[in-house]
Amino acid sequence: MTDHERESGLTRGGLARATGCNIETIRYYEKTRLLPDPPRTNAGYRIYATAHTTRLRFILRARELGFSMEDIRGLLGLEDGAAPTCAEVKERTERHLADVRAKIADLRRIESVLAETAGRCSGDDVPDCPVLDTIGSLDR
Amino acid sequence: MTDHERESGLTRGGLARATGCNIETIRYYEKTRLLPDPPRTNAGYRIYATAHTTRLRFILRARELGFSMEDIRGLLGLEDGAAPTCAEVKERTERHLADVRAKIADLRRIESVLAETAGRCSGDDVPDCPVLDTIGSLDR
DNA sequence: TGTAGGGTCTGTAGTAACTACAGGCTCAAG
DNA sequence: CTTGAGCCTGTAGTTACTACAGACCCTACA
Repeated sequence: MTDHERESGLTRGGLARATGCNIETIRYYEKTRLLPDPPRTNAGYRIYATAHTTRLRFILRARELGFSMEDIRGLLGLEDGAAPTCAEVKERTERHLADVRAKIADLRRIESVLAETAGRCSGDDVPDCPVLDTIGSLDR
Repeated sequence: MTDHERESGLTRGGLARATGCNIETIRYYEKTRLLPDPPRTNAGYRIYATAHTTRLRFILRARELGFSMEDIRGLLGLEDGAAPTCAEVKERTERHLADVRAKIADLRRIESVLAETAGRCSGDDVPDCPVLDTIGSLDR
């Protein structure tokens, strides 16, 4: 740990290590206003306090849960400046949940087509193939 | 239908309409070698034959099934020049199937977290919110 | 005190898979 | 002969990052 990390917080690399976030992503989130501009040392190095770490972890976790950047912005209250109410968060979450469920349904359809056709493959060294036939056929 | 469409095939717009593909995407697929260069009229207009239509439909359908462009390239035999064997297609399909299943599992985990936390939301006009708490908490 | 090595700074470019112009031809119909 | 649609090219924008290049800074060690 360096001097100014001990005194006042983490450098960008330190924050990256602490959160598992890519170091460049931190700068990207700052540019897109997801993370507030941190204070700087005289030399221009960013110094991150605990609040930054908390915020970044929140963002990363929301991302893991598949929230879009726009959603995350909303959850953080970056859209209208005020912290969102529970009702607003709930609505956003339920919309996202519906998307997730639709995606699951899509993937399940895809899964069954793939599993069925791959199951019919001979696995032989021939050009004739049920998968290619299925993809090539027009009927859904 | 225009003269040269009647004679020899479809224009780019015609192919787009026939397949439901975005017109610009067709040019993109040509640039990335997924579609072969079509012949041209004297004025430089592309003319697509039935084979192009079949090929494009194949690509679009494979895309619907979630195959990556690289996979599609493989399925079309664009990687080594030769048409793939059934065994090669099967292998590619099963790898893709595994990806799809992993994705489904991910989304299901996400779904249950979202459903559970949204279910605990009061839906009130307050800042205190189970969703935000869950995202903010460090435990998985 | 000098220097080697890491870390950090900025701006910019690249990624996948498209999508959307701008500015200029060409074609068919009236 | 004009009008409007369609086509041509090249280029830029999209999302959410990721990866440089070249310059600066900081610490440790000899």
